[in-house]
Amino acid sequence: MDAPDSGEIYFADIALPIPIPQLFTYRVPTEFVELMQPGIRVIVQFGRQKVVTGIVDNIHQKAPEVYAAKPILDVMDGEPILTEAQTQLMKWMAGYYMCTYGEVLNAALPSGLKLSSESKIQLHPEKDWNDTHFPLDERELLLLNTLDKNEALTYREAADAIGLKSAYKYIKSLVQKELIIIYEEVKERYKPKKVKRVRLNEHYVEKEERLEELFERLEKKPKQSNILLRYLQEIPVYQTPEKNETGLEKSIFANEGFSVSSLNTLIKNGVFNAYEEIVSRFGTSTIQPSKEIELTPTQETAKNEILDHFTSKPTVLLHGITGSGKTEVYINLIQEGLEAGNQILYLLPEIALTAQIVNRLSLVFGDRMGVYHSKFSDNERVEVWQGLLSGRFDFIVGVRSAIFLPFSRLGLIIVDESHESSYKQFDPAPRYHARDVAIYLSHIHQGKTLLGSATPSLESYTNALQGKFGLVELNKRFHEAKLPEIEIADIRSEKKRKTAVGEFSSTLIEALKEVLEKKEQAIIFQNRRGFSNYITCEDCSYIPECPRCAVSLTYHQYKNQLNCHYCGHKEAVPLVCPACGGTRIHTVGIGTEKIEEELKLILPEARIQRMDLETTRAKNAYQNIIHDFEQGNIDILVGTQMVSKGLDFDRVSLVGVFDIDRMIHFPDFRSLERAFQLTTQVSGRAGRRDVEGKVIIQTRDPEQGILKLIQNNDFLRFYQGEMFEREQYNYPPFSRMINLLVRSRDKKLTNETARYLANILVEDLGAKRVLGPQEPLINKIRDKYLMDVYLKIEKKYKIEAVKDVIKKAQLELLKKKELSAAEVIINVDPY
DNA sequence: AGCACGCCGACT
DNA sequence: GTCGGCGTGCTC
Repeated sequence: MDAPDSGEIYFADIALPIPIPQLFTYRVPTEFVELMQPGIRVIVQFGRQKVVTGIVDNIHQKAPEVYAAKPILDVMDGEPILTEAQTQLMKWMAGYYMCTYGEVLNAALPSGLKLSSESKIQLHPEKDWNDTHFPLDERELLLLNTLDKNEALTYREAADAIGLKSAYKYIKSLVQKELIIIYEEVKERYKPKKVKRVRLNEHYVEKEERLEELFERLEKKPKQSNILLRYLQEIPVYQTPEKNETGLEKSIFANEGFSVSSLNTLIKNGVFNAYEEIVSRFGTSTIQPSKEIELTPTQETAKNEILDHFTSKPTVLLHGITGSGKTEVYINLIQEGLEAGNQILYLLPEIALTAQIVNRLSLVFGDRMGVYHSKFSDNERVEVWQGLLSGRFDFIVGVRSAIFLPFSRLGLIIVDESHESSYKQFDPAPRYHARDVAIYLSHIHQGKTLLGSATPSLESYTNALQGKFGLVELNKRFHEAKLPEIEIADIRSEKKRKTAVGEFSSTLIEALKEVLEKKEQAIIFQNRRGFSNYITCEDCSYIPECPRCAVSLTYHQYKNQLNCHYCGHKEAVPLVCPACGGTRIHTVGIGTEKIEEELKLILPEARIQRMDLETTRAKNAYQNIIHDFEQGNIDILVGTQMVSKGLDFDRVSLVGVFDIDRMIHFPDFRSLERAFQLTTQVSGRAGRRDVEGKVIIQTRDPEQGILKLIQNNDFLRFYQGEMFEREQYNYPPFSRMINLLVRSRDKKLTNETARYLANILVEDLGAKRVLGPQEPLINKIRDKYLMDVYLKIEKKYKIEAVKDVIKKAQLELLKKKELSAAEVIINVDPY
């Protein structure tokens, strides 16, 4: 901001990362006036105690009328950490997804860039509680004694110290008696990584005889002179004095067995200077970025078609069958984009951020590529954020939240596997879909978006057919590889004829045996969406349920435990039935664990590995399994969704799919779309260049129409059939949906609120646009009852008007005191 | 979201 | 009485 006129008072509207709709106005102390600009972080006091980081939104001179603005306490940045484009994007998101700007901000900033304070108490520095004239009760004394020993305590620790749930009352009383004070400890979360280095004191570099003299002095101290020699070996200060500036990493000496204390003595005596250097957590790779990637003629054509569409359309859908080599096309486009001086963002779904693709890309792009992913630590994320601002990275590979990064000239966004549902965030707000946000983000930057998929969502494909997106088809597999042959195994009749073993059809078993004989590999895919294995009592059919959620508990064999996947509740497996006292308790349902176990019995010689949420929880577990599989240390990989995408292994010749029926009959209008996508994706894992692939899908009903379409890989027929259904019932893409979820502790209140809400909406929108209220499949989570209202809005209807109606309905609900306790959670495009 | 404050039921 | 649970209102 320009130099201010003296005497003028400035105010700044600050956005805080909390779910409050409005901005807050703070006074700008004179010393900060010149530093103020939109997008920088400031520290402010919020509420009575808390100190938080906020972002400056705008600066003005309108003094607030009804309250006295608090001053900004400190300014954290010299340069904005948020660009104008980011602010624009976030405000659009808040409006589109009907949440607050603070909620978007909270999702956007890596927590390393946020800062908040924790209240702590300590003894009053100027008072001695031992000779106070105030009477003190037992707990007050206990608290003061604890503080004597501990310096400072958080509220939580204070409560623990006196054995109560809350120490607030006593803290307040002691503050009043001026025996303790409350203060705020502020933690800045981002810590740059530092490396300790040493360099030879310039004194010895200047004149050679000084160094000789030094060696003479150290003659009787071989440990020290050895260190000196080792240093000079690496950095011959007379040949290359400039190298002494950067010196050597201190840890080298310890690693090579030199005495650390001798080195410290040398530092103490001024022979070496020690200093710290801030280094990147990503290191500097030594990979030489490889040059051009050869495209096949088919890929080349596809690339040119994409570029051609981009001249007239901002968004292009690349529909390429599995194994057609979409990645090569992407890489080529990225290279060209970077050469033109643009920044590029490559989005991947959460589960598919495989080491494989990231490795592949880093081989091509090396140091200029930043990776942004939830498994990365906060510090690493902050470095990507700042690396983008500083220009160190111009290519980012990341998951959905990477759309929040501070791009300044984003030329292209690639949304890989763009049909994937993990691009949609469900909880908490903002409930955004990264594919849709990416399109808007490109619009802000005047850049392009490329959506890629082997099984595009019906929405995207419709947009493409209607000419809103450019459409490019890539329907030849790479290296002449053939699409795998898909076989349907009838598990129901096999069970009847007793040819099945457990859940395995003989068809699948025979195929697996063949794979083992040929020393090839197999993947077995088990979908568990919506259901999983549980235990039940054979005598009374009792099924243990979660005490807080309306779901049965999932059985986990490896810990012999029952877990709730919704609230995290855990309990031990009962030995006797809690309902009837019977002891015949057994497991039901097939999960990955059970499949793994059965498989071990059927094929004892096979090396089997399970890959699901449990086995990949650790940071590198996922990569390790993939690596083992790649190296051929595993014959059969059994897994959930995770195994279905992005993995390309040359020796996989068989894919088995379990329980497709559950997928097909899942009560959701998208169940067929999901089933088609998922099976197509897993099938794509089978068969590469030299290996013919086969897919076996086990079903109880081989006559289901969708199976034929899957078998023939007939996306177009599937699309047409499904579109017909959607049109009948006016589902997306023929309409847009907004979900309103009512939630409260009280079932009656939840129902009544949902009813009331639905009535208001029906009045304004008409009954045919309002579905429900209805109980969701799981009607209670964490002791809160749930009720759904869906809005189905035909495409031509103004969605903004609908959002206004919802806002109006919310206000009316708030006015109705007896219903205001229920929450309403809004989810725009809830899929 | 947090947090303070106030009201109400369950007991050391 | 005292503690904890929870509903309510407010934050520049």
